[in-house]
Amino acid sequence: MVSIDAVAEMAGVSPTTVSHALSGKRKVSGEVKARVFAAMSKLDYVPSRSAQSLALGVTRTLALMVPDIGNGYFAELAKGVERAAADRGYNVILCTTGFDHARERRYLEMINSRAVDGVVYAAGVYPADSPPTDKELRGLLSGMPMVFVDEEIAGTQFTAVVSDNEAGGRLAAEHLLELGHRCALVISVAGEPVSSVLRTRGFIEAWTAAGGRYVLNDRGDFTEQSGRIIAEQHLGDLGRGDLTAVFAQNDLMALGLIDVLRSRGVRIPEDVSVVGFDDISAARYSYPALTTVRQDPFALGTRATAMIIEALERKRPVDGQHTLHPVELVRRDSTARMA
Amino acid sequence: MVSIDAVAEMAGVSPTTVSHALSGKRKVSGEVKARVFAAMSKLDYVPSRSAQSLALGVTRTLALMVPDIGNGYFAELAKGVERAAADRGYNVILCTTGFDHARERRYLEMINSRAVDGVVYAAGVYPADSPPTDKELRGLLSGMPMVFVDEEIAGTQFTAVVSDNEAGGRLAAEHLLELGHRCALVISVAGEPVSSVLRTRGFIEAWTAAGGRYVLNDRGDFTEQSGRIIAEQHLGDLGRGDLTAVFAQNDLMALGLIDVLRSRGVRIPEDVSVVGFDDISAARYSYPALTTVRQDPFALGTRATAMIIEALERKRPVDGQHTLHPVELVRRDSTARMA
DNA sequence: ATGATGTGCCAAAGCGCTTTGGCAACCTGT
DNA sequence: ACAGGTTGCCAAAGCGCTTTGGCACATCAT
Repeated sequence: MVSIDAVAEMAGVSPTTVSHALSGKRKVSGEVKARVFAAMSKLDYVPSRSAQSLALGVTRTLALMVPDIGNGYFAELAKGVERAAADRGYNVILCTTGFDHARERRYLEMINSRAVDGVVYAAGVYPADSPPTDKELRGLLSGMPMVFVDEEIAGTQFTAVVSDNEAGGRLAAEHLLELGHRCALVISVAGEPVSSVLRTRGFIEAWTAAGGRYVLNDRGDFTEQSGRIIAEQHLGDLGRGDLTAVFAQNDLMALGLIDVLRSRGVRIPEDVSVVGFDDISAARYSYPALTTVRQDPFALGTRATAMIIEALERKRPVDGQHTLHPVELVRRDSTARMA
Repeated sequence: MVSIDAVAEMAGVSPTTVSHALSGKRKVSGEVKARVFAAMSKLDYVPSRSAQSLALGVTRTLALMVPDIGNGYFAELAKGVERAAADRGYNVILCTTGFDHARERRYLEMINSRAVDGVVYAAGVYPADSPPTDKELRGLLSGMPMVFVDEEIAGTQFTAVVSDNEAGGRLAAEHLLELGHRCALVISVAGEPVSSVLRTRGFIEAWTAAGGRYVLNDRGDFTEQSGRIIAEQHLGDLGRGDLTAVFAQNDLMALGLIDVLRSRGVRIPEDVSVVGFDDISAARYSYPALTTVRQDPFALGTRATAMIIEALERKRPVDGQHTLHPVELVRRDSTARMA
């Protein structure tokens, strides 16, 4: 453990001077500076981060809360967060909750111990359970700067960086309309997470404006399994009569649904067209390759991180602002013109 | 910022007593303890992690180095690391290098600043470049405990937790032999990373022992793109004559290869059988669904993390040991019996 | 020569915690 | 009643850094 005192001694100066030489906050003569740097490199000196944090009251570290880093979408988001943080000299502590309130609580405690300067919170959508409310979170975080990313909590006053979900729903509707479909199954998500509500709204507004009819199944939960279950529930209708299109609000549900449908002899896209949401990597490789609304989780991550660091460095709160990121339709092979 | 002194004052005791009440390292009478806890909860006191780290000389934090968290394989590995760490009260700092020596260097400096107690190092395989050597790493890390996970560096003395790559190669060979194939294209990776060398060795030993012939292409780099390029290079042979099987040393290369082959009219698996390695999520959804050798990156992550934390808590070095994790063959639709 | 201005270094305090020797006050058994 | 043990609290030092007031000395204009 080589400390600043050791360097100071070897260079024949005071620790103060070593600190100044390193930080540049006060002038140190060239000759002394040279001696100091020589000593530092001879001793392989690297300042202790804990000591610095304590003295400065700042850790240059962020917490990233995600439900599941194994999920490619969140992994990509994490990549964006890490990149943006590293570019600014910040570290990021990976906090995965697995939708487990106990684990989430433990991380919030860690955050309150001021191990981090701020938090990037990707709440995700709790499958069964409901997420913490805005008020709870505020209480638990006691003033720690935070931004939501990807999913916001209904009615939150925290800053949020999210995709333009409503536009995404609209894009899906317009695409299917253009292909001649007139009756669609819309798979939304239980518990009314903001993202799902907006996707549904965007889709339905565009759809009904064009005279389309729809069936709404709101029992999804963003897992592949729920896509499978919903496929079973609608096996009787899909592809028979005029129910020829599906808007699944994420790719996993779309993939699960397609798998079940195909195994039951429903042809995609000849009998039924399906469009997903997200554009996860499997969407490209799946069969048929999935038409979907692409989000850019990497960009969401970098943006949110840039915002919070910006706020930290200017010592002002991050609260209030909402930024929407554009989404885009990716046409692949799971949708086709009506026969 | 509510400090231990504030709690002490409110409870009418010394900070020492508060510390003891919290840690239990010395006895505190029930009555006093009650007062202390009352004060703590009234003030929402959480001890400062920086101060604790400085005083204890320990951060209860690990660094996880991975080339790319956006890669599903490493994401799953990270999930394992995070889980194992969280279960033991450790945090993990996510360090992604993107195979960029400059970024890697910056993280090593962070590590040397004792912001972490140890490091879990998933070196990955540098596409063009070569990884740091064992000696370099040792120099750069100046004694910081570390374990390799997933990929080790040739000749390293560091502890490593890796898949049984040789057995994996053997499994692939046995599967293809069983299906009647006798001539295979083996796609290994440039730069001779340990994992690739072992997969090749395992495959070839089992293959030639059974009288099989093979073509070795060692220009892969574990990217989908390299799979595409290699497919082009062998278009003339694959599926013509007796070259009917491919062993790609990861799924991404297999997927790229299959995509090119199919677009050129080569049928999978009728004309050519291909087996991959890893079992990434896309392998399940791809068309045809990919036969592959499954690794368990989550388990690698938890194992490596458990080992390093174990060593940290017992204050003894982690060096030396090598643990091999089993792999398993997953039969899907990209392989078939020879016509 | 003289005060005014810089220049460049250092001493000391402080960040919030843990650790440990010490010390009253209270039990024992005899 | 008294030596010897406990029990339970506190004071003070220390972890390794940053910050800031102070101070000696050099430089300048007058």
